[in-house]
Amino acid sequence: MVVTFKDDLDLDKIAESGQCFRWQKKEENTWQIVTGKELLYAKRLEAGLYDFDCTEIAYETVWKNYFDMQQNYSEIRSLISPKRDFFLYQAAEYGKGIRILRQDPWEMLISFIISQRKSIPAIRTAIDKLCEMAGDPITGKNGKMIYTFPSPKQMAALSKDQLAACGLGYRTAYIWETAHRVASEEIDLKQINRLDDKALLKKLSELYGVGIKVANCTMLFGFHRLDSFPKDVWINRVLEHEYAAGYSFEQYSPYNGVMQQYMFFYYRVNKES
DNA sequence: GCCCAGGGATCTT
DNA sequence: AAGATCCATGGG
Repeated sequence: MVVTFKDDLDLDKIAESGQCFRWQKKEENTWQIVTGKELLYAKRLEAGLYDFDCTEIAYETVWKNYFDMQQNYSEIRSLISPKRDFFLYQAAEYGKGIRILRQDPWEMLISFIISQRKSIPAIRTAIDKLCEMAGDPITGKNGKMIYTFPSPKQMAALSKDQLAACGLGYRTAYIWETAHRVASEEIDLKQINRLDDKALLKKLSELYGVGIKVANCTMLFGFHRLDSFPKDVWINRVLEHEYAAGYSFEQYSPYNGVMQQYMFFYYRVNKES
């Protein structure tokens, strides 16, 4: 069954917004998207209109949640005053259609540990190798094999040499340590989701290889804590050049993470310096 | 070949 | 507490 809908949704922008690393663009404006063991082909028909190649049940139980469809992003953007903050207004208009996906916390944690000092293409390559090495195979549309993101146990079963073979470099020890702590249930990602933002940030930061930036990315993209505001090189440029007088975190609470995505996307695509 | 990447740990001051 | 240095490897 084909599900069609029109909403504040632009998959091309989401794919370039730095929150997902495993989407693959196929022919005819179609994105191949995997979450858990679920596979989706989403085809763009026209601006804001997509064909989701999935059953209605799969949409209702999986993809509606994954794309955060119950959230009204237009309402969030209405917090921005073009008079008081023209830069953010402009960035948000430019990034209209971006949503914060509800991705798996474990996958986000590992993905963003890998992300440090790596270019986005290099991050994708490393994650793909990990999936192929330890994930479960799923059969894709053209019969080609696709692999799920390895579970904590699957990843903990890999040796450091195997991890290093995925191009993890000096992050190998970080991933190895984190995989074992989560697989052994010393750290329970479901349990810590009960913590408030501040406590969760602290808890995540205790992991080896997880600093303030990776913790915030994991919070925003994995735990859907929309107020988390990861500061990377791009955001630091924005804060330096556009908010020399200061950025008001309070003004956009509890949606600072959404604003961060608009800023990131706008600055990175336009390559301003 | 060269440079640097969605940072963090560790060592100095 | 803040600043400097090292880190492995793949893309561009």
